[in-house]
Amino acid sequence: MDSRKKARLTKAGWTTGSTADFLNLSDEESAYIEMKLALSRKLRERRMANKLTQAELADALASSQSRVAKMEAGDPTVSIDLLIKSLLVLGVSKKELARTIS
Amino acid sequence: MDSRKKARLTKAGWTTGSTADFLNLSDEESAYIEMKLALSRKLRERRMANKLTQAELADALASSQSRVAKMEAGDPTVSIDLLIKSLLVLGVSKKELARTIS
DNA sequence: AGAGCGTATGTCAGAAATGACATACAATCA
DNA sequence: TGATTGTATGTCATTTCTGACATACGCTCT
Repeated sequence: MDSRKKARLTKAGWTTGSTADFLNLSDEESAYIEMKLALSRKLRERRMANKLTQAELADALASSQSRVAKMEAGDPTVSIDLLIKSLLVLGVSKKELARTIS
Repeated sequence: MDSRKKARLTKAGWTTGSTADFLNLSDEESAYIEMKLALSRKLRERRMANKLTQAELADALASSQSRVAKMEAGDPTVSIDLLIKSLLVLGVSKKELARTIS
């Protein structure tokens, strides 16, 4: 598995075609990573729409600027839990979350 | 916040009306808990549809029977990450996950 | 009654995620 | 140029989650 390393490689732009194929990710692993990245993008989108800096959002979340940066970067050390909690604080509804991940 | 205690109380059936109201949960907290419980129910539903025992599912997940039981019980120590990963292993699609949480 | 099966619950050592900090990078000013 | 602002990235101590184990509960048999 070693999905951490895989994610790092993926992030580093080490593929031209399908990352899933190249890294031999299972369907479940692919789906999981796709969901996480979709949530990451949504977070950045929402933060910017609200005209917040990462530091300001971090305050609202009782977190830190560096963690917000990692959330938006899809860092492997960030859980879906944290992404969801953050999006909820930003006022995203369950319905919109659902739309985001599907 | 102390959402652990709140979740335990909720589980213990300590309300007749709205649990959110009674426990002074914020909208975000309510939404988060609702999503978790929806995923819990879906997990049990899928496991049973596949005619698996908790122990058998635990094997498929490289987890343990007790953790599966906790997942299905909506235990506060279970993350949404774990629920999602488990559902994906059970063959649930992103689309169905989305439908579940919304 | 006792045996077997599936599930629930408490505990805990080890693993993973988190906030915080330092620091580097990039862009935009004056 | 240097200063400021926002973001990225690495590290680390603490917190939280996880699998494993023990054990209890409920049910269905014989």
